[in-house]
Amino acid sequence: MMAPARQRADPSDSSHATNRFGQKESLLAPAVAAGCETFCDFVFKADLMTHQQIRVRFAPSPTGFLHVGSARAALFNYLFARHTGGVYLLRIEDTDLERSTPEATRQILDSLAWLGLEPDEPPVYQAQRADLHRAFLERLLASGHAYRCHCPKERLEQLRAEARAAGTIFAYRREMLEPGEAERYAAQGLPSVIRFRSPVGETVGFDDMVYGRIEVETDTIGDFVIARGDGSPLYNFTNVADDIDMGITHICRGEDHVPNTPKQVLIYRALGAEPPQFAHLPLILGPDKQKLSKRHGATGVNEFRDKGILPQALVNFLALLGWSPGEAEFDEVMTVEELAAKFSLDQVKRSPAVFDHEKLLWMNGAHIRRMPRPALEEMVIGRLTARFGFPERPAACSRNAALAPEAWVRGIIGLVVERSRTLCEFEDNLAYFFEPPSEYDAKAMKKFVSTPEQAETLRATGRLIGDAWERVPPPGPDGGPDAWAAAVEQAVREPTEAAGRKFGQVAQPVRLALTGRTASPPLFHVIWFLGREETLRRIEACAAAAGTSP
RNA sequence: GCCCGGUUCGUCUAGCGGUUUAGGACAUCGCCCUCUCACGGCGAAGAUCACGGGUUCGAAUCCCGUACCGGGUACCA
Repeated sequence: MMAPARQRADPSDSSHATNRFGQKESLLAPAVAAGCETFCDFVFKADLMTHQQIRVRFAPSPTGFLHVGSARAALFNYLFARHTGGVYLLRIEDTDLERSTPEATRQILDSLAWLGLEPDEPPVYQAQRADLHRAFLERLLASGHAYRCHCPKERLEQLRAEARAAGTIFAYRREMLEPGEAERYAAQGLPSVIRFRSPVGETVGFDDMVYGRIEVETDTIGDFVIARGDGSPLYNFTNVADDIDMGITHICRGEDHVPNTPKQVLIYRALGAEPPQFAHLPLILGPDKQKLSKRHGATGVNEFRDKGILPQALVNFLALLGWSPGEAEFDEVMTVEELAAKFSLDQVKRSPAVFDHEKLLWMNGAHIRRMPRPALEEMVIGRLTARFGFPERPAACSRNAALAPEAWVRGIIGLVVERSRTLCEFEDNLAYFFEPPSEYDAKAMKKFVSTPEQAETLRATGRLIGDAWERVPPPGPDGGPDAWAAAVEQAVREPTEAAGRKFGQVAQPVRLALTGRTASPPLFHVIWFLGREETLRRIEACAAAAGTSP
């Protein structure tokens, strides 16, 4: 019985399988020799006893892209493994052929890689382990822990309705049928499912590392189905079979699995295996306190990537949803390594948490500011290239030609790092460096550039800037434009204040002319990167837009 | 309906029977910095710890009940 069970374990990926199972083989030999009774026994105990190493897994079903809730489950498993020096694995639960797609599997692998949550060993595909499942199923059948049930769906419906009417839970037991009824169905050759025979009148429970002791009456569980009519095994069963086979020691998953757990504990026992430790995670809710779903906006990890969220920020944010280091005061902005160092399952909250998009944005901004500058620049340059056609655009005549494109782009990026909370905001904040403003902020235009006098003031400021440009020496080859900007600013500030006017009164119109907006990085830095010609051109264009001519 | 959970500022949370006038973070508001916007700094406001009973000298912390919220109740995972 053991042999067939092991041969099936042949992940399509034979290169890894050889290595992995070769390793396992040597590990198990002593256990077999020691006379471990069952397959699960020796796998489980051998791994556990010889290694004492924690093995966890993330087990998504590929029915769509990776949801942030699932991503968090993966993350908690990952952090737990890293913290304890354990192993973190990935198992794709694709036994539901109806809903699983290869495309979804690709998406999930992709998102996990992006998040940096790749497993320590090659992923295990549940659909490829049919032999193992069959062998385990046979064992359960042989030992009387499971039986074939030919009861037709209509009959089940009737039973369900009766239970509902009586105000009790519907938990199927073969005794519910009339004497001889089951035999009759069998004799009729009706399709049969395999049901797990759960104990009658007992209490089954487990000590959850987050929720504490959870117990339930086996009579509220009943004899549940573990394999479909076509023989394909179901979640509660495959999950246990694979976790035993993979030597999983701790199961950390969403709270929505709590009701499944007692059933699974029963299966572990029937298979002669010690159940692993369980830890359930509180769910993530939307602002309306309902389970987070598409109608709350972005829920897929891929969507966050598209929105310019950094993986380390999403990881950091997710880690703090339902968990905290338990210190009264601490820096919430952390790297994965820092999170792993502090992580502990017993600091996980029991109540669900609302996903606060605003805080994610703040955290993303914090990570942007902490990123090594060159790496940040590469990411942003990639986006600027895609959106604006850098480095071909802007042409040399539309920017400060004294700077090489590379130096120029890094310069403007530096101007907006502390003003951008997402990668997308970099693009928006930098748009006017690539193309002149297509429109001006209407309110500001009315306030600063609507009368002939104002237009003339703007032109006069332009002349001051143009003159100063001739006189002020440009920054040295490796110096930033700070000194240059300060000097040109002085050239504009002095005459302005001498005339008894506020500097801001002349700065804002120029800002409007150059950027079309009322907010931007320091004005003279913007001017420097725009270049003399482009600056003066935009100032004139704006003055002209006020309806006056020079 | 039934089963299983949960409930501390708007949100994320600290708290594990006395050290609590319940601490921090995001968001909000104010001040400083300042050419604007950010960043940064400082400060304010914001929670009768869901409600009602107990236990105790003492409860946000322990027990019970109620309300509300969530999860589950499949030949899905």
